[in-house]
Amino acid sequence: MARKTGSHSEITGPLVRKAAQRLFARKGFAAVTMREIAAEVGVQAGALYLYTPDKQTLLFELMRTHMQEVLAAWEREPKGEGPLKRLEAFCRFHIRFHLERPDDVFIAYMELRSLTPENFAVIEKLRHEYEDHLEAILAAGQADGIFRIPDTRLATMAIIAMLTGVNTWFREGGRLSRERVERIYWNMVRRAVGA
Amino acid sequence: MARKTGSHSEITGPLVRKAAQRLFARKGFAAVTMREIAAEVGVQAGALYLYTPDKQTLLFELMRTHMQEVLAAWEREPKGEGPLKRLEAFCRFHIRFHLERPDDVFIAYMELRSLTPENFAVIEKLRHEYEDHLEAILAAGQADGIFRIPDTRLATMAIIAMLTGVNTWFREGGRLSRERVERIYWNMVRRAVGA
DNA sequence: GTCTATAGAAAGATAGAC
DNA sequence: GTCTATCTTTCTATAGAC
Repeated sequence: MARKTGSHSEITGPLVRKAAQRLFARKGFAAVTMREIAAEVGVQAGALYLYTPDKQTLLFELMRTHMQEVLAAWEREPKGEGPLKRLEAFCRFHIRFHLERPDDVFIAYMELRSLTPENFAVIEKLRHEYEDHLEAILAAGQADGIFRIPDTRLATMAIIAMLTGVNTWFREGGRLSRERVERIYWNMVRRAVGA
Repeated sequence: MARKTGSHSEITGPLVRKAAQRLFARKGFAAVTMREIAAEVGVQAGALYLYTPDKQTLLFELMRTHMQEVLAAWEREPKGEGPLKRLEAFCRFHIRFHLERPDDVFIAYMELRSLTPENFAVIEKLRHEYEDHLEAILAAGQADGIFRIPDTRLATMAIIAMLTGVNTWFREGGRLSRERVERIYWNMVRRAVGA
């Protein structure tokens, strides 16, 4: 409870969050100490409490910001007409957005269990909201007879798991370009839903 | 360096590993204390060091055992003739085996970063070995003209991510039976590889 | 806004009694 | 083989100087 957000520096605050993000993604929330974060920023451990009430809130704010950004970015995304175009837009968007933020994604998927129950409920709701966007596309395509999907919820989870999996192996400047990866995954998804 | 494996109790040792497995899966390696593990087993913290030299080795042995069991179980699995039958066997095997060991799977996928570099190298090699079994099936099917896969390595990673994702949402006794889940996923994979 | 200093709790691991 | 007791280190978070 050292401070309220926004009442201090506009420079060090973001640096603290950036350092925490990098370290949480690399070593896991529980394995990172406040001293490590402070050292990365170049301040003393005690100074961190000017920018966050505690370690838990630091994690929670990182995850909440990430989920809100995903949702906002998908809202802004050009989606085209009809379920097929929208599904392609979703697949490409998901891969592109997630590859641009590997640390955020890692934290969002790995540190759910590090959240307090109250904070977990907030993040889980946002995540569900995002999944529902995909499920709505699949349901619309199924209703139109464009897709052949036995279970839209299961297909939603399967597709998201597949797309998010890109982050575990993709390396910028590697064998495949981001555009080529997007296209191959989109083709697999398109065939998987029977389109 | 408290002991060598097998030189003490045959009862408490497995109980320690089982308790560690449960707690590591639930809270993450770094967040679990030796005292918690001891309490779960019903012994004092110091007694754990009769069954493992340290906490890191406890994690490593859990992961190594799991990976070796996956590989051994796939060797024993009836696979049928030809790439299509083998791919179906792999998909069903992967889902079934992983759903039977949710804690092991969670640890194997989440705690790679908690391993020392030496231990990580061992586990990574075993994991790669398993992925190669799937890639070999895909490559054979591609060579036979049965599958249409632009990149077998990418398809391998995509399929494994999709199949393993079942563990994040499947609940025994839920809306869908394990057999039905296996069949739906297999159909998605079959279509995704263009068979 | 950042520092030093430290309180207070808890961690991993070990020693030695029984 | 398990206990109690403890060493040593490290942690989160706070207090108060500047």
